[in-house]
Amino acid sequence: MIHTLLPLKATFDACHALSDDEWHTIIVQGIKMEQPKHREHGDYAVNISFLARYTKLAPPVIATTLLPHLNIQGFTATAIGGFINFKATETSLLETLLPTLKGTQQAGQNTSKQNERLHLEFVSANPTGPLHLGHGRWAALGDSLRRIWQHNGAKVVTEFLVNDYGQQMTNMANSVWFRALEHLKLAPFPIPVEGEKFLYYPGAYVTDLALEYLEEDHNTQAITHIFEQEGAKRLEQLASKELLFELRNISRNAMLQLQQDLLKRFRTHFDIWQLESHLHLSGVVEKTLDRLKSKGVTFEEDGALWIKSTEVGDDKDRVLVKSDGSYTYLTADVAYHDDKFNRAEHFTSIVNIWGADHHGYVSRITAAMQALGHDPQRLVIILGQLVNLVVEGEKTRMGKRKTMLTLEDVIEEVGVDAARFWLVSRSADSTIEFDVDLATSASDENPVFYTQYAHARACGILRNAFNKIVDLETGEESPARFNKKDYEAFKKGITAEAWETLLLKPFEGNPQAYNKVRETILLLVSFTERVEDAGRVNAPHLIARYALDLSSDFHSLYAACRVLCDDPQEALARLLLVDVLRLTLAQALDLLGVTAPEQM
RNA sequence: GUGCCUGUAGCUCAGUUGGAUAGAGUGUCGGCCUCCGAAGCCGAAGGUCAUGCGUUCGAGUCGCAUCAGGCACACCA
Repeated sequence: MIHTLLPLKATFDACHALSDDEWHTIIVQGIKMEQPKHREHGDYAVNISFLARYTKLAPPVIATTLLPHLNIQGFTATAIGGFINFKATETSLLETLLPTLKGTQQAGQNTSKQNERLHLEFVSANPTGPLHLGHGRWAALGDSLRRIWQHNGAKVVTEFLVNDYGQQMTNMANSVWFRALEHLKLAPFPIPVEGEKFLYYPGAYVTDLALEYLEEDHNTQAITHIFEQEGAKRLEQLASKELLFELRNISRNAMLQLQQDLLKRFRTHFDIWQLESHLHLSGVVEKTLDRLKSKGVTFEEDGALWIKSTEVGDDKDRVLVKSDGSYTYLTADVAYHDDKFNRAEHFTSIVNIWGADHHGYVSRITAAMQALGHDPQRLVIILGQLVNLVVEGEKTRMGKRKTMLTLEDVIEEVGVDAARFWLVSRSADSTIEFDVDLATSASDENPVFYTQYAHARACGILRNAFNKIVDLETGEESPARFNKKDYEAFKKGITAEAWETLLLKPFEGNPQAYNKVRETILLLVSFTERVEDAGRVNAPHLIARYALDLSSDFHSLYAACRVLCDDPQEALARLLLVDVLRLTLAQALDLLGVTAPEQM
């Protein structure tokens, strides 16, 4: 389109004063192909009103002047007002569906990201308890992005950082210790502590861990022994260092296993499970710290080591090493990101999905990466808003020590398909409010069934075409309409022209049906573009929307027009359309990690 | 107080880089099973796009202000 317009400067008298470069810039920046909201305006449209400033002509005049010069293969163009509308020929539309139909290419597959190597980190929960619904949102979002990017030709590595190093793991171990004491009737849970603020995890899974630990007799004896020896000391010292270390590892392993199993069940794939403790033990953290020091971006104050993050856009300088010599969480995270930047794959983008509660963190990490000499453009942070729970009409924030709705509970209640579809069908920018009392509505009224039903329906039609027909009242059998081999042969040999004749010509006297069929074809054709968009703007919800739109078109078409009609050739042509639709719908659902059942 | 996100139909939410008449599901009301699954289809009602000003030929979309809600502002992780 742009290419066609570039030589047309001479068409307008007022434009002679412009240089070719100026004209070029105007056209390139001004011309945008868009899809009109109303189909009577064509399949695609270009608004040329912006040329009025340069040509000193009214937009409709410009449009009609340009029109004769626009001969674009596969399209017919018309000028209305300030718009030039393009209508694709049916043959060209059907042509683009052939690769999907014939199985030479997956629906929507494209190369828009073929030069990208993407690293995606998401979920990254603490191994101190089960995953909750909020984690589920990141899992659904991240995993869908992985699928979409891959469909766009990118190489993607997904990674989960296991935060198994900090204070929260000690709290976890202590919690198990307390539960063990409670079970042995040595102390109540929680143990009241004077003047000490002590965090502990109250969940039943902690008790389970303690009980499991106590099943070994020598463990029971050890705990009893330690308690008797050191019972009078301060609370944190109750459990000996060795025991705490052991309980930490046991808890970490058990919780990690729990999370891994659940994420697998949630069809969320991670290539790498990175232990934070490993970053410390292997010296990665120290190495990054040394590099920061050598870059001269650190300074000492009040006995702590700081990074001058304000010099690269942060609003405060941050502590890296506390005055007691231990590292802050930031230090470990900076090291982790530094490590990701340094990996052999040399990722084009390093993407993180964070909850909105971490947004204050963006400038710090970005600043640190810049200080380390990395291109901050390569770091992409997707901030997702949180999931709030509504319990008995009141909002509560979800958190480990507050009201919790585990992802497992939700899956049990509504199933993986409904949960994933529901979580991923709204934009990451909007806060989700989940009414626990209406949890079933996330199930019964879930639009995922609407779209799954469309898929099952399409499969049903294909089944009917190849199966014997049994009269339910008389029990009489008549032979199947088609046999599979003939259909496959027909499919293999079909051309866009022949398909168009059989599919659309019969509807020429019936504009309503004709438009329904055409609409459906057009939507099928636009799938690739939608997959590209969803990948470009990191928005899987566009795919969810698409699946619903396509389902709606199909249900409507189904009601208006019988696929297995009397004319066998026409029926075959319609079956082909149903086939493409089935494949496209299944692909859309797969990009969201949702199954496409053949019957329901 | 400062920063980020949000405010669109009764409810839950779409609306990609500004474009032609504002979109869907759900709910409400009214129709449709003598042919491929009614988990469906067809139709109706329902809107000051939070409010005001601005930029533009053109604003739900961009800017500023106000109001309302969410989140964050540690030598915690």
